[in-house]
Amino acid sequence: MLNKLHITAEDMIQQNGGRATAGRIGILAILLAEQQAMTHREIEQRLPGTLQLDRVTLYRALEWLVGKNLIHKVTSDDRVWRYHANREVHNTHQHAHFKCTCCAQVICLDDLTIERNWHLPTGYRFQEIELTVKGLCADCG
Amino acid sequence: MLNKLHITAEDMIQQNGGRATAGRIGILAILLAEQQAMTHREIEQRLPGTLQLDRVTLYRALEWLVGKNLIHKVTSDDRVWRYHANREVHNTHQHAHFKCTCCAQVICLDDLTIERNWHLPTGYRFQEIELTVKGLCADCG
DNA sequence: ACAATCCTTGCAACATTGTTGCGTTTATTT
DNA sequence: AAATAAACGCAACAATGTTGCAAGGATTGT
Ligand SMILES: [Mn+2]
Ligand SMILES: [Mn+2]
Ligand SMILES: [Zn+2]
Ligand SMILES: [Zn+2]
Repeated sequence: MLNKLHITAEDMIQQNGGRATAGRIGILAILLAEQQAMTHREIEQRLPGTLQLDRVTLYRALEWLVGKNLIHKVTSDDRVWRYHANREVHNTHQHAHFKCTCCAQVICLDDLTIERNWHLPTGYRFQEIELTVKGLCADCG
Repeated sequence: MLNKLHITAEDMIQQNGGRATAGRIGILAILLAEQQAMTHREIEQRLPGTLQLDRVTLYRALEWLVGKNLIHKVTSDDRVWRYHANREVHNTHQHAHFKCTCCAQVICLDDLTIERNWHLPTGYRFQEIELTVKGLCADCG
């Protein structure tokens, strides 16, 4: 199961012309296996004993994966980045997340369209729209 | 001009049954005068020489104003809180902001309605919806 | 195979933002 | 005026993420 994801992760990394190091593969596999967005800390804790990475190395690997568009990161009200593997829907310029106001959990709400019937002030340029639904998750509600 | 806002700020604070200290009045007046959301740092720099507050006092005053619903704060991708005076529209559970991906500037997009044609996973409870439009501001574009 | 080059890693130090504890000052109440 | 409560300033702390640099490992060219 996790082995399958390792192969998928390795494929994704190599298709982007990057060096498929054990760290990157392991990190991406963890993110692919997880439904919700994960903090640096959570990823670190889930790393297997055979793959202990330095804090900084983990930060740099995550940043590399973000740059290659294999994952994306989301800010939260607790000022902590959360990382999540990219799905097809992330190619569009629309993105929706649910954020729990109690435990700060973040999940992607992929099937969600946003109407764009508004306009920005003159001189402003549109790049991306991000919808955040706040509330209580099943555990905290 | 700023004196008028001082009176307004004092009114707002007293109507909420709080002690109208010079710090709170000055901070709220600054936020009322500014169109875009301001960081702690920016507010600190705009404080007049006659009103020098300790860093921590400023943080605590801002938190107090947030608790009284006189201002609200917004997270940004640079992990810095930005504060903004509340208008009438902030009483609703809808809120929209523009965030510049270059300089991290944040402005409120008040006249913006969001359709709610989606649903959360079972067990999740809705509280508030927040729409973020990312792009380049007039200065950075 | 060997050397040159480039990328990746680990470690230490640092930067930034925000928080907590606590004693002192200031305002409000009695 | 005395008692009480709130606000303030200072110092120390916590958490998250960044930067510099030397060492290690993989790729490439000869
Ligand atoms: Mn997402
Ligand atoms: Mn706002
Ligand atoms: Zn929760
Ligand atoms: Zn800008």
